[in-house]
Amino acid sequence: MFVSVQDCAAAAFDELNAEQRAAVTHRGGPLLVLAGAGTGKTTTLCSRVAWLVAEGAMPQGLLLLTFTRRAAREMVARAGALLGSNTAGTVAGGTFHSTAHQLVRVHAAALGLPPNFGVLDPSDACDLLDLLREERGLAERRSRFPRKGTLLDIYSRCVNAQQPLSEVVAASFPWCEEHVEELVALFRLYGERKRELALLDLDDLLLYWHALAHDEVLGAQMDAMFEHILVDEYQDLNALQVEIVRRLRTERRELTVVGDDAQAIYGFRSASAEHILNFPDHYPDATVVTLEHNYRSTQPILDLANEVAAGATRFYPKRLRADREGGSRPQLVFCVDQSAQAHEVCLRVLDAYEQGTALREQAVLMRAGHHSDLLELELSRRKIPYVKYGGIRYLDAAHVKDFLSLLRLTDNPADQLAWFRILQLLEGVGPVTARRALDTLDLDSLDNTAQLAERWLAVEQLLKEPARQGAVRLISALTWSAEQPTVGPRVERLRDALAPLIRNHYKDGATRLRDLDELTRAAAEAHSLSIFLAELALDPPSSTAALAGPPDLDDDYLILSTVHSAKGLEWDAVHVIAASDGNFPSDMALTTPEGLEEERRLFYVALTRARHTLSIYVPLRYYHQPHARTDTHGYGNQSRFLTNAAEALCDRIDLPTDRHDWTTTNLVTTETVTVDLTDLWH
DNA sequence: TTCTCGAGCAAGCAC
DNA sequence: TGCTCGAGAA
Repeated sequence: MFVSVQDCAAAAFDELNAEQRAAVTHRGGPLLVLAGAGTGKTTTLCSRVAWLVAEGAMPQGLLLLTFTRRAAREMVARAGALLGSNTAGTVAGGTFHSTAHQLVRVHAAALGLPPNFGVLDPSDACDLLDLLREERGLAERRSRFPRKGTLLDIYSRCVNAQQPLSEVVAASFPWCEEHVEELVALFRLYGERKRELALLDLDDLLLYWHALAHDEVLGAQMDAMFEHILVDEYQDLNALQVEIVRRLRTERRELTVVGDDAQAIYGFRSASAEHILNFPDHYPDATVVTLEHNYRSTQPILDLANEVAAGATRFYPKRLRADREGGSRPQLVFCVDQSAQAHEVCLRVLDAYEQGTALREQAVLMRAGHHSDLLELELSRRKIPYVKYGGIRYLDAAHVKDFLSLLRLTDNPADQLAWFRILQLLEGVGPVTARRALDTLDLDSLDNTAQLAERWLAVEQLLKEPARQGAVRLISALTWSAEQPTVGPRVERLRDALAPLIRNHYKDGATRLRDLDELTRAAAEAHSLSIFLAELALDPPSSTAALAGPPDLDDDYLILSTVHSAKGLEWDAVHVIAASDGNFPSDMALTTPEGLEEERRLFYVALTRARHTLSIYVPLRYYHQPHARTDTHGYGNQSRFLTNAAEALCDRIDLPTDRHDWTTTNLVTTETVTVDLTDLWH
């Protein structure tokens, strides 16, 4: 039986509510969809893609820009399902950075870039800045010159917020003001060095895309190429991204942007909610559709969320209404301290589990990754399985960087940064010897890997015996792999050559090697190593588990997540921990009014993740984390976002201050310690 | 010149 | 806590 694209799409559109349908079937100029939390934003955007195609748009003429690549893939797949065909598969979609990467590759020649340019991930960019800082003698301790991480932050903000350095420093890094001139020189040098090394950092990708869009011929070409542009999470765009979109819509007016100013939480990445608030000014012919009908949460939860959102200084007025009836009020749980909080969370999680809510349908959300330290201890003790999102990033681990450096060398043997890192893994080789070896290799005049092997003989003379063996293994693996066409065997050979060095260099070498196995497997599936490496920088896995794919569906585990990582997700039961002032809002954010506003939105995002039950925990006493040896502690107040009005919308629960469980736990610990101590005397 | 160890300090969210 | 830097030993 033949079912037309229009029929399929039409059937799906019947399920949309009136506002959603207005957004989906909008014709003509710019459209702003203000989609409150849980109002079916993704459904609307997917349906719009499907509707546009059903109305005759060419899928390859659609550009869908999302916040993560996963979101892009999901949306394209869903739009395809709506159409009852895979025509939507050809929609161009991805993050700004990955799309920029593709376009810059295509137009590399026009941009004066070599075809095999590499992409620096943020930690590589940090290292390069650190190197230049040292070269210029700015690293001396007394001068209090900013550290490498701060340098990258400053640089990145200039680029992404499109603001001059002096303004950025004055506004966000006032303690660096005495160094502005040195910073200018350093950043100039950074730009030159990246050019020399044929490397682009993430900011460069956007800059080059911006330059392409700005070009009279190429810009017009791109404008014409994308019949329709759709942007998700518009509130998280920075000035540079906003500018790119504007450049791409000088002739054509077909632009759909979706977002929620109340969920703008990426200010630290130079995003600004002002862009979505000012959208109607930038595009005077824009139509605005607001989605307020919430399909996720119960009304009592939304009442609290609405109350918190209403405290903001500037916002599009919105009031979320629940689709479902009933529901219980959020619970505000006051605990004596973080231990009591951990204990209580475990009890409630297990309780819900016994009532039939699977662990994976429950989540613990926190402002900062370390807020769950004690809770993780308690979960392990009780053998409750959990997975934590956010936190230390996998690509920042030293051994992972080592391996990636080695992979980069097969692609580009002239990569000095990679060499510098790899050489120092050899026993008895430090910065000085590594530098000498680099001089001997004279990478600038290197044409191919065969040449490398020749010059390497000279380098070997510089090395002492223990280093030589490992070095020979590395170089033979590199020359061998340069001639291998398939990625899989290449990566495995390189891993094997690196393994003894990793084992030697790190105390926990064996554990670290296991991480490399995952990476080896993932790389083996890629068509090209350079694309794999670039994509890794553009879409970094948050853990080795992420590389290995989603865990078994049978596995049931509790989700622990930072609020940032929880954006866009939802659970039956949500536990927001550490809702005390100083933690949430974070006291670091309180130096500016905008900082406080962003914390409020973050809190709002946390609350709106819950479907059925929401518990907010306020530990009243907390120990100062950094100097845990002394038992100094402070008394926390409840988060300032939990105003009287907000509190009135919750059920307040005060846990007893002299908890029986708490004292018992303490006694057990004391006994163990005593036993250990007695053993010590023998 | 490299390696090890202790002190000092900053600290978060992430494409 | 965990990273980075400086001091001092090998």
